[in-house]
Amino acid sequence: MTRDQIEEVVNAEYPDILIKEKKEEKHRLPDLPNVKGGVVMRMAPSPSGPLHIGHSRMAILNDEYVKRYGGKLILRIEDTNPANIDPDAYRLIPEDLKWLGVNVEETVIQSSRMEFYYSEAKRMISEGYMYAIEENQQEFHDLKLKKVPVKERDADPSYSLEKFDRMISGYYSDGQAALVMKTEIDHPNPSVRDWIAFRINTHEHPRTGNRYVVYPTMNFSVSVDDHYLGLTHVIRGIDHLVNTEKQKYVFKYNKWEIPEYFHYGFITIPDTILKTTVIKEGIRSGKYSGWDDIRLGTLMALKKRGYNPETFRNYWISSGMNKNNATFSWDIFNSMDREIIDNDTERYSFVPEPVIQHIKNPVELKSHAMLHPQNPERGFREYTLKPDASIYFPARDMLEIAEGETIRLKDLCVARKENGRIVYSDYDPSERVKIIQWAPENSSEISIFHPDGSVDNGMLEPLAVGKNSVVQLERYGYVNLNGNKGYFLHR
RNA sequence: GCUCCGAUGGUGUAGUCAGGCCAAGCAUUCCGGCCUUUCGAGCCGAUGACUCGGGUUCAAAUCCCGGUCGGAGCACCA
Repeated sequence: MTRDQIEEVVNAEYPDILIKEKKEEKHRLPDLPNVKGGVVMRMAPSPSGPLHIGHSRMAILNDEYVKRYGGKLILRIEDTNPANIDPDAYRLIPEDLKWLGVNVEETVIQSSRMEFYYSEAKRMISEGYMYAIEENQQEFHDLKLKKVPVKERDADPSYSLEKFDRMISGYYSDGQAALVMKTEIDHPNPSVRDWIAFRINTHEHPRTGNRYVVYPTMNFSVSVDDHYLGLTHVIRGIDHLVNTEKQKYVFKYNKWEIPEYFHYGFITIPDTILKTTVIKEGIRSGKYSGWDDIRLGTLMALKKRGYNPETFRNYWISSGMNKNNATFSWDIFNSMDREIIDNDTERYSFVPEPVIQHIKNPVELKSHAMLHPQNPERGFREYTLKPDASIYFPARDMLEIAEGETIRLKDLCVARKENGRIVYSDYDPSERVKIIQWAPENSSEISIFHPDGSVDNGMLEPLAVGKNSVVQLERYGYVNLNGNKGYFLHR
């Protein structure tokens, strides 16, 4: 018997067993291993600017697990490179996280912990795990490539201790000295070999000014912080894969328990401006109005356009934590957003590129449109048009309607194109005809700004004027209204 | 070049660790239809995928070996 034949028999004789229950498709993150009680997790952005959509993945993933298992989520601002800090970021990052619904229980700023890093370093120097160098950078780098240790590697800890004190005192200028973490000089990956743990940076720090000139590199500060803050699980991008390997040396030397690490793949976010340097330059030159310019991919901009923060959560949960590189899908993201907002979004009429039309109605007309088609109880939008009224009609649709074609003015009446004009008709079409939105004569001008930089000017129906919320402009898309402006969300 | 990581329809993801219920699920996009006043929502339908080659096995998306392709790292950035 072939499969088809079998199926036929089963269908006829035992129809019940063929009914497969539909698999409940639920986006769920995989369970974490080694959870004892709760989890302690962190997100660690550098304060170079506010968060963008890419950062939201790290925030959501960590937050989700803390919500699942209990425990706490730490925000650690990694500002150990004074040259790459935007002072506003200290304020903006927590605001972004709050908007996302990410529950930060504790905030740690690394530049406040410099003395702690110094004392940890001194301890590890005296234990023989770190050493100070004075070589120039190129030479140190070249020797490592050749798997040749520098002479200071085996110097007595007291020598390195003294050098480190001298570094802290401000004796050296940028690049003249460093403190190195001893790993394996013949490690197959050259970057893992004896990595730099502290370097000189005389750039003024927005928070601590010129108080410090010796800063830990992230691999050092992250290691000791992850331990002392009690991290149990760490989730971050695959760009940190090698860093994780480097950081494990610190854990091993100190006999600290190593957290569970997870790395998620790279996401390419198409058609989106995310680079802090590009944005900053654009703001400076006046090209962008600010961090929340809707042409940008910052969370502030996405908020301004009217996205629901839950959408970010749903999207990143469905993306999971795997290591493959992927392309961000605005289609899927927007679809998820629609799913959330559609039910609460009122419908209104907007006419882009409006052309005024005398529709020559012989009798008074009353429009009767619902605020929401699935929820009639929310009420109606009604307008009364006197005989021989004028309305606004979209120029673009005008072009697509053939001479003599019958259409319907949405929730108003039937009309027909005659001599290139839209006029009232009392014909009742039984077939489907085009349904076009319109706006009454007393509508208001509005400009709708799109993320691609384009602007649609048109007329907004009177009942929508003054709304400050996301609405659906019928046949146009979801728009966040704001005074006589609107920000386009998505279709 | 070296080190590491990855590969399921156009896109995203489930399944891979513990091979059989996978003749591969879900979402999205595109296309067609219905709902006879949205291009939104909803409903129905259609197209579309296990990177390639070997091997193990009664049985491979799943395990092993090799190739190909893609990515990341190779910083005194994070």
